[in-house]
Amino acid sequence: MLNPQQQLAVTTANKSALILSGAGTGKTSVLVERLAHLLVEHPADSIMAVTFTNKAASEIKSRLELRLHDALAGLWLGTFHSLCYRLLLMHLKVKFKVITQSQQMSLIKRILTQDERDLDAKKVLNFISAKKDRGIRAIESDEVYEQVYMAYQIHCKAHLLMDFGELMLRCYELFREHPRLLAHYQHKFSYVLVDEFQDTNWIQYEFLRLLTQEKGNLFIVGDDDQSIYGFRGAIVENMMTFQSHYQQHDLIKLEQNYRCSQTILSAANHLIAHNQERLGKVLRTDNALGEKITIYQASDALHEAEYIASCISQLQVQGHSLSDMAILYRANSQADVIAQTLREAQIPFHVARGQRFFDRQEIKLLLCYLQLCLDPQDNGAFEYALNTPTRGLGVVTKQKIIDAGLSANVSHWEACEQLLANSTLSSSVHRGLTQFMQLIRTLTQVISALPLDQALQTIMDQVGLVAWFSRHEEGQERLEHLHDCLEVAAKFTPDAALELSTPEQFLVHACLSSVEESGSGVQLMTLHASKGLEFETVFLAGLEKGVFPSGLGNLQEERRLMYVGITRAKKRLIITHAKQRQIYGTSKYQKPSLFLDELPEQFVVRLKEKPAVTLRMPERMQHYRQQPAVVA
DNA sequence: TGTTAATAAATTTTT
DNA sequence: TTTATTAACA
Repeated sequence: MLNPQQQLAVTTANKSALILSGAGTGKTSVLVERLAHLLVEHPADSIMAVTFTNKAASEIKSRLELRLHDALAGLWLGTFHSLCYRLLLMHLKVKFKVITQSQQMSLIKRILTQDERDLDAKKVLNFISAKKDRGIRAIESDEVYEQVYMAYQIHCKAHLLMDFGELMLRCYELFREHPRLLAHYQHKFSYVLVDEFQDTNWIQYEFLRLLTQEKGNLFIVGDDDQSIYGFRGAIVENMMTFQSHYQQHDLIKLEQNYRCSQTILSAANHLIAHNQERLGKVLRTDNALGEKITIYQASDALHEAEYIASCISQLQVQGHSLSDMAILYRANSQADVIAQTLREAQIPFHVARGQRFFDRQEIKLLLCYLQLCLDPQDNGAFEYALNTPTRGLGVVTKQKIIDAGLSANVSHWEACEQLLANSTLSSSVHRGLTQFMQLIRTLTQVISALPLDQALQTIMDQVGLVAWFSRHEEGQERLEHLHDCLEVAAKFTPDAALELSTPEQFLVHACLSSVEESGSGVQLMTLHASKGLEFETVFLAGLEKGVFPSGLGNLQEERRLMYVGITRAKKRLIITHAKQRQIYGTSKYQKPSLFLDELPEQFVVRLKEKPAVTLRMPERMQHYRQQPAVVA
């Protein structure tokens, strides 16, 4: 089953290893097999396996369960953040709350208005996250960003809030400041395995180093050529640094690719060879040579989209499944034209947008009400829910509550109790506020005895979310999301080992994980979102200078992104670019991407748009269907 | 309170 | 150009 390199990676007796695993070389299998191998001789709770996504963690878990049944109880398997959360829950004696990036953003906005600072909240957030990712605390300074960082941190501390960066940083500090605790974990864990190591940032690597520096028991899997999150603080160089820090390590290269055709693979190899400072590997495959890669030049973005649509309908006629095709692009903005064209051509598709499930308005609102029931003192949830659905408590009232809470140094909830008692409010506001607070009190009572999903259903009913979201056209979709949320809640199984109620655990879960929103039809997504996926046919759109590579950012990383894109394709790769494209309203002449010159000419067919076809859209699609030979 | 008009911004985003 | 956020208005 496993090839010799994979076998070596699975069974090596060396506790430290760097598994350099290219795209489609079976790295997940190696991780699963390695874990299974270790679990035969070692107790599960002496092994830690870290991933970046919940998806990866659950895939490993389910594959491991299939193989071993229940021998993995006690295994420390999860994302960096969920493992840190677990550690902090065990060792910090305070009951803190995890906040998502959007909650963090609202908090920063509030602090900025409070302190009357005219700064871009987004930049502040990036500043704070970047600092935390490098283990740096706020300091006294004349610099405004530092001051906001400080103010933000004071607020978080007072309200026991932890953002994602804080989870890592606190864990790191916990280890640094408590040598005996650190020693305990250094002793406890015999094996630490990390997936997608090329994506680790400064603090994640330092965390791992602290944990494994005594035994040198760090086993990492990764691919420097697929490092595409540098802009978020990921440090590819951690892979090189690892090699000098863990000198006894094995270096095992997984270069046997099981996914791509020879043609696609050699294009990928050819392209990535243009990067310097690589650890170095060349993928090979026993797969067939396969079809040549098409590079199509369209006159503009619309024709580019139409070409893609025509290829798709042609492939569909030939019996290829739409869900086995993907259209990848550099930026989400490129999706609109393509989506519109596919719609007109009546080709089913699904656009994977950036927005995460638990970040949707409707889900946030529902969870805010749940949060308020568990803890009415939660100011963030209070503000969010206060006037949605509208109950006559607008910005003025909200500000009054915030000010009152601030001056009396109490929560918004308590401030409201005081305001109502003092009866300084207009009768309508008084009524609305009383109603709101009574609603929360009643809900708290009612849902306490209910299972999670019924509790959420009750909140939806009592708050009147169905009516609220039905006002607008897109309301139906929102209601579906709420329904999905109830389903997720129904399936949610709390960890009995944690001293938290089920709803509390669910709220943390909502912060630290995501829900897969699958759709049928052709998959449209950014290149970043495609990492880890594979499709029989892949379209790479917009291969133009300034679009891809973007021109900003680092060229090597852009090239790695291209490498990721190419290696998503199993059998067919179609690359498109347009001579002319609308960018911010004005039409610009576009030069082809330099990546197009970095592909091996013998595996490429270059096509140019045929002279204009002057038909309207439906006839044009018909025309494409009747005229095969567009796919080379 | 919810509508419109003006203004500004505009990659990629696993947690 | 499109989209989002904000300010003024009805």
